[in-house]
Amino acid sequence: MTGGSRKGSGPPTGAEWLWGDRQRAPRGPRPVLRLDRIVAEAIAIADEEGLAALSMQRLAARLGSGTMSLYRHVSTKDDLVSLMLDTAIGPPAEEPAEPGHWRAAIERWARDTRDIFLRHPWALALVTTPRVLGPNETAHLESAIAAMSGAGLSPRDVLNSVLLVNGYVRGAVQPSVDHQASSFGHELIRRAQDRFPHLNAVLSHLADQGKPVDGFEFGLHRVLDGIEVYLERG
Amino acid sequence: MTGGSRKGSGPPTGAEWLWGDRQRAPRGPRPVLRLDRIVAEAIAIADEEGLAALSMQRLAARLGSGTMSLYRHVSTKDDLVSLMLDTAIGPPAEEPAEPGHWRAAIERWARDTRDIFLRHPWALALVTTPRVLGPNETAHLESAIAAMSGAGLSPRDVLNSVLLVNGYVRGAVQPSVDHQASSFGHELIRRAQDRFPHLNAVLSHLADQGKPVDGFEFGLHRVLDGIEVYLERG
DNA sequence: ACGTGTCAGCGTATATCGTACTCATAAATG
DNA sequence: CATTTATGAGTACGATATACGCTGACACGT
Repeated sequence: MTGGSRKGSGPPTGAEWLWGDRQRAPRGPRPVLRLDRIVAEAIAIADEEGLAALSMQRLAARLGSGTMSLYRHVSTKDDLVSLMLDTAIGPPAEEPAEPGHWRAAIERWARDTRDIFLRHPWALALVTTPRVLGPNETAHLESAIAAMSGAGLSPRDVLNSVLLVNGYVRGAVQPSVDHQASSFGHELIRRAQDRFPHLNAVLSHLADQGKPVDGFEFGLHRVLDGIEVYLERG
Repeated sequence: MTGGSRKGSGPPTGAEWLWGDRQRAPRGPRPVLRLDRIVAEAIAIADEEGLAALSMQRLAARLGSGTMSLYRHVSTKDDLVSLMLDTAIGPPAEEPAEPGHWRAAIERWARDTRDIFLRHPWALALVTTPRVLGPNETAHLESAIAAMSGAGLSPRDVLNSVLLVNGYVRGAVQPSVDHQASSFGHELIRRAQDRFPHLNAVLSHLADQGKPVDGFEFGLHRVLDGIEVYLERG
């Protein structure tokens, strides 16, 4: 019973690391494997080949260590994934958040959020499942609420508006829309011309003009217009 | 070379089944295991215990057949999941889609879409990844475009608006917002009072009044208001 | 009615996965 | 220097998806 019970002293749950409860090792050798490196390399794998390609063995091989050594730092793979998500989100932009410019502020916030998901496509699927929020994700939410608090909304409507923008961004971030549209557009036009007439009409129109569709900006402006109208009505 | 090459004659890809290219078996025993049953039971498992709990062996056990028998009907597990998604979406509501009532039509469409994701929570994570669209999903999209075509928008803006509403619905469908908010709200209020002041203020306000927050309807109305404003401006 | 070709279902095998357990090692403390 | 103690690696196990090949049942052409 001398060996590695590790139950009483220091369970390596990533949540504690995330929320800053980490402290330096009092004894023992200096760790060669640090949690930062593990998470960074895991993110690199997921970015390059998708989350499905991330296995503990591949990660360990890339880090030049044994597979089980990873479990000294994360309690489980899900734990690692949580860490990856919060790390990928990163700290918010730290704007001064001037009051009276809520629209510009939330607009920037929306684009920043979109950029995160474009940089790390695997993160999108993760945030759609219920989970414990990490500090960075919470800070991200905080900055959105701070931005919206500049307008004169009630607390409930502040939250609703943030959830609206947040929801829109999450839903609208897809691989660029034109690519998506043309990719299944070709398929459709060929084989189901009469089955989906409206869809076909729209896609044909878009195929004529070469310009790509920037659905994100359009939708964002509509969303913010909607909030603005709501503000004006009181 | 007499046995089961099965390469030339009939590969059991689910896409063909989805798009109606299926035909009756010309020879051989009548299949005991039908694709409908497989997909239906797989959906049942995913509904009850989540998509992660769906394994080919459990599915086969539930169907009372051998594991490998499933591979006579689906080429791979991903194939099965695609079938599950399109089946869960199901055929659209088949409304007459009267022109001039675009707002009511798209509103109903949005709620129908939300209901699908509430019925099958696992479907939400699936639609966020790039994939080949099934016929039901395409028909669903078609009906949205049909609804939006009633307003006087350009083809590009019709698509943009549909993507806006679709994006919003996808992003906003979460386990009921109040539950989510209170669940991490307690956590936050306790341990990070000063770190997230705006967030805390909003959550405290909401905690005082007992009413749950219906973020979905609020956001939906804002989105449609935004589109309406855009229409009025020409 | 009868053979015969074809295909559904199954058993076995394999590679890969996450992770529990154990142990030798090396560093930091006394 | 001796003791403590976390660390990293090795081994092992159960679960996973799925490739391969067999067996037997059914439908068709005769």
